[in-house]
Amino acid sequence: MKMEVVGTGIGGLWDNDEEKAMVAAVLGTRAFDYLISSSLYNEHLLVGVGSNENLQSRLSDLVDCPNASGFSWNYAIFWQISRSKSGDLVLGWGDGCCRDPRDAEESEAARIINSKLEEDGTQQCMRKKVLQKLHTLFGGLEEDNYALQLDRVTNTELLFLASMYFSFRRGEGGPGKCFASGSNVWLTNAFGSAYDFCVRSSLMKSAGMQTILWVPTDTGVVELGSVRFVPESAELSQTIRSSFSLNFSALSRISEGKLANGEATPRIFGQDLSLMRGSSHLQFREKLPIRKMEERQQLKVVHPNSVGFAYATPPSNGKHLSSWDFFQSVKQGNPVVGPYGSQTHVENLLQTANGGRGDSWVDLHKMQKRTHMQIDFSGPAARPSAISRLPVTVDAEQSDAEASCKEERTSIAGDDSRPRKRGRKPANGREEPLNHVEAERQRREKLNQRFYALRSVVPNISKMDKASLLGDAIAYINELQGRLRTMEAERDNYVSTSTNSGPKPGPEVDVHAVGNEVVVRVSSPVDSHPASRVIQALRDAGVAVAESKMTAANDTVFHTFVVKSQGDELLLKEKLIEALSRESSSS
Amino acid sequence: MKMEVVGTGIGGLWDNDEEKAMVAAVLGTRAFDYLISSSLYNEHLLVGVGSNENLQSRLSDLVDCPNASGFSWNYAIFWQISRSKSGDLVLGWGDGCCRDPRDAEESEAARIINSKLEEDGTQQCMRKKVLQKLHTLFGGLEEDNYALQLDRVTNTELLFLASMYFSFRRGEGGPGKCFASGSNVWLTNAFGSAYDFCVRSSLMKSAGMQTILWVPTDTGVVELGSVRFVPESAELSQTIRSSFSLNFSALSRISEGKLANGEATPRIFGQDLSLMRGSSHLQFREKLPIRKMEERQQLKVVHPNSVGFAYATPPSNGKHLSSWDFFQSVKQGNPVVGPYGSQTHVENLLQTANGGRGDSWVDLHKMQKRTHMQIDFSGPAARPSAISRLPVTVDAEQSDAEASCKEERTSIAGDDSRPRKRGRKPANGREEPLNHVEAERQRREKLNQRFYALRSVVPNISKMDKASLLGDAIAYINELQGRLRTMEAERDNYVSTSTNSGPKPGPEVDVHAVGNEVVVRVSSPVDSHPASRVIQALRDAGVAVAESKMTAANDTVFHTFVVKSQGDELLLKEKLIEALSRESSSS
DNA sequence: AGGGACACGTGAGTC
DNA sequence: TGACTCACGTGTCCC
Repeated sequence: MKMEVVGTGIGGLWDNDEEKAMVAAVLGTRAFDYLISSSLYNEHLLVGVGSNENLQSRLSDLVDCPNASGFSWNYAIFWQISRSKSGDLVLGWGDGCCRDPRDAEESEAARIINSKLEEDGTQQCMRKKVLQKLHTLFGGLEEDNYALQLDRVTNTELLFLASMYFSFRRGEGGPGKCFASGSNVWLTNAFGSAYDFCVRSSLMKSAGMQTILWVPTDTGVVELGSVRFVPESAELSQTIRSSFSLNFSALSRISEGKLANGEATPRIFGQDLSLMRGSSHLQFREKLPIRKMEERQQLKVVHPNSVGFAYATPPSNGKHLSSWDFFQSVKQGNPVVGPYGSQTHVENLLQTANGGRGDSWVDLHKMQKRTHMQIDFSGPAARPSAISRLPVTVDAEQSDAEASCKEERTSIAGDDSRPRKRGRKPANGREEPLNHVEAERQRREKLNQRFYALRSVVPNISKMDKASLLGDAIAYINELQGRLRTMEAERDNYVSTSTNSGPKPGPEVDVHAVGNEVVVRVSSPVDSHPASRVIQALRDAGVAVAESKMTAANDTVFHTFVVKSQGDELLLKEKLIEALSRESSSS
Repeated sequence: MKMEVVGTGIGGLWDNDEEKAMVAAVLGTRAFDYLISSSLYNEHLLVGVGSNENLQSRLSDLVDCPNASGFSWNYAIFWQISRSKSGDLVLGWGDGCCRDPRDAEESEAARIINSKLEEDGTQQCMRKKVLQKLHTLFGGLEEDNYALQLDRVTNTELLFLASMYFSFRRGEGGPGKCFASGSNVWLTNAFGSAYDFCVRSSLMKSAGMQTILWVPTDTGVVELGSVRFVPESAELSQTIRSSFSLNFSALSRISEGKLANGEATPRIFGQDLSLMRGSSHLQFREKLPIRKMEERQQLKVVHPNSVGFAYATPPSNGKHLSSWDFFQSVKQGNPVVGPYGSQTHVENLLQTANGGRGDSWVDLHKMQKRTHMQIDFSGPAARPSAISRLPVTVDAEQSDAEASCKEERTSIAGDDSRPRKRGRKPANGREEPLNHVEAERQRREKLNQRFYALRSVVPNISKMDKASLLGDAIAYINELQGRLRTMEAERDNYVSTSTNSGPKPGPEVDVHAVGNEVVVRVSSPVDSHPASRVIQALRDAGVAVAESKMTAANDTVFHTFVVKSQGDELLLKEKLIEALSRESSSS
């Protein structure tokens, strides 16, 4: 089970369920579920890293430079396509840019919500903690954690910063759907019926986004968001599409190229670390316009996963390290392994008591309700002997989330660089029975993570229990299979009846010999005729066709209609053109 | 959880895992899996029962009456479409007919396999036992069990008889795929690459079927099988299709009609018992041509589920009955409940010690290997106190399957009709702790059944453990979702570009004013032009078109091509017709 | 030997 | 209150 730890994605890397609950609360359950599940299956992703100045500037333009009517987007993200090892295309964070809405922009309601929520210190605290947790989980370096460099995280920034950790396969989420369909997606009133469209809907809603636009390009998807209502404009989409297409030269090189150390390349959440190690990272840090406390204007970010620690592909003599130590040291701002190439044996890391309570996702939901009532002291420190844990009722003067958040804060505030603790776990007591218990715990945890992930991909869960979930999943799979087959059948029918191959749907042909001539007569439904628009337009214009000719060149058929004019032929022309354009736009 | 017992389909109604293993071994794992899972989701099926003499005779013809070249099918099944309560269409057993292959028919290889396997008494024994189990599970009456009336069950008969218990939703199995696609499916060399096509492949293979043909009709699907290689013939398919379509008057009546006692109607595996109770059943039993021991010629069967006992929809004062008693009495040839309308409280039935060992499907597979080595005495009788069971190694002189089969046989051989035991279970000892244990057992069992079912709908299971299964399921769902979205997008693109709505792909229009005339000129690719065939044909014929006119009626466009003939205009006509037909057949 | 996977009984929480 | 779900530690089997 060489890659088993990687195989559980980020699911196994949690200190406890409160932490999970907090992340879920801040990101929204769906987004959280998605992160968990996608981290499971978007592994081994080769990311084309080529950071492109041009790209950044074009994104900035969309956000910074208002157009003629004073409008500019609140954030812009480029989701860059790349190919995973398994051959799937995955859209990952490419580049981005965001700014907080100006007062004038936001609707009254949105502003009230924002201000109310943002006043809450707990919320701010949680956001930072969550962003940091994500940053850590997905392998970021401590000094790259933008969240910590902000005094506060606004809703827009939360959406933006959290988005960095998402990636989408074909059809997944807004970007994935957009890219799969190949067409623009313009989401206004994003939180009515279309609320399900993207997993980050909840974040978008919180950020007050009224309009989201996804535009597919040849190398990815541009996502734009605004707190304003922006009416759909094919023109604008087209401009964006063309301005972002065919401009990346670095991408193809990287996604085509084979890595020398292919298999053993350390990855974090699938991101190839070796690719980020070099110029990209530095370049990125140089150009990153970190927003200062005062001038909160705008935030531009390229790659989030700018290297942290390496894991997976454990060597046989890997160092052992408890996950508690691990997180502890990371929290203190030190990457666990020094040189980028070195690898840590993390299998045992997770097999030691990591304090993962291992509650189910049901419990996770409960936890959110319970969080102000009880604290489960089953944290890593309290868990070494791991016999039985009692939930302890506290005064609820402050929530546990806030508590741990404060603790967090202080440990960050003190700029610490004392040597991290390393080495074996203290081998508490007998090892064999405890090991078994622990292994079993881990097995259950893994299973629960899978259940959790499953829950996130199956819609319409009838009941919250595992059996029902499985049942729903099975039913859903059957439904999908059926739909797929139906569609395939439909498509096959459609293709076989309506393509050039095979007889045309309508046309009938008959041949007569009349005198010394042979007359061939073709009749076809007007609908499918190439000249149908013209025919309809001529009818609409109520003109008489004097003559209609048809000639065939090599591979083109020309129809010529000559219309006699009784008066002003230029007027007639205009009339016809108008009728034609009406035809083409209305149909 | 009123319907929970029904909710577990037939999954909960097993004596022990050896029984399951045996059924799986006889039917093939896939078929078994499918039965388990489909019984979960094909519930509440309203079956149109109208048994049709005409149908039976037409099926018989296909099997009994050799055509000019001496060929006839080895079996014919009509899968009848009906609508489940939830609105899904389901293909269930409608009618059928089969005969064993004549010696001359079967290939040498197939005959060797058959004779070798059929010599084995154990196999025969297992087959009967399995068929009887299925018959019981799906609610058949004892006296309707055809298997018991045969001296031996041949491979063909096994396929045929087992098929009775299958039903297919859109896209499921051979019939479901055929019906969903709306086109004939002709499977020759059915067990090479196309082996996966139907869940009953294994049975078909065992029966030596070289060719399977599915033909969709308007009310279902005709399935035909032959041990011979039958080359594909569109003609034959067409004959069958038309001969089986539009001939059922009873069906629509039944599937439309509402039942008076709708909700409370007892069903077995979804089959409405009240519908089978009356004429259908009698009629069926009268006309059933049971094959005698000597004259093994042919076997015709209409509805398998001809009423047995009623369960589900438990009334609050229902009688309690242990499942052991239950199976015991059924085995002795007595239906559990007398009057059809009466209902049995089966919730408790399954909560009492039923001896369901509750191993997972993994263990089930192991069991198959282990079966000659060990016997698990965890059967119902041995389980009352249920503390711990040890597998006991035996001499393996005979397998447990064979053993239980023999036991079975004797209990059947004695023509028994002594009054069945009824009433409460002897309330063994304390109830509360045991109840809890039992409930938990059942919960696990249910979960495992779900896992088992899940396994049967997810292809490409990487590893056999639960976590991997879940992972694969999630990946599979994502894949399906992606594919579906891709196809939808494709279809949308296709529709929007190739249908009347939206601009035509090729045509370009321009308008000029010339003198006092306005000329409209349309150019379009010849490929998509309705007259392309004619244009091409005229080119091929190398003739000069003297005149081509186009007129548009209401919704039809006429093209008229006048070709001048230099000599024999009839010859020219023939030439053109020939060119036209070549065009249409080649393209 | 030793880790992985599983079923089991049990205590506990929830509605 | 009972019906039900869950997590846990344990014993066992198999690689």
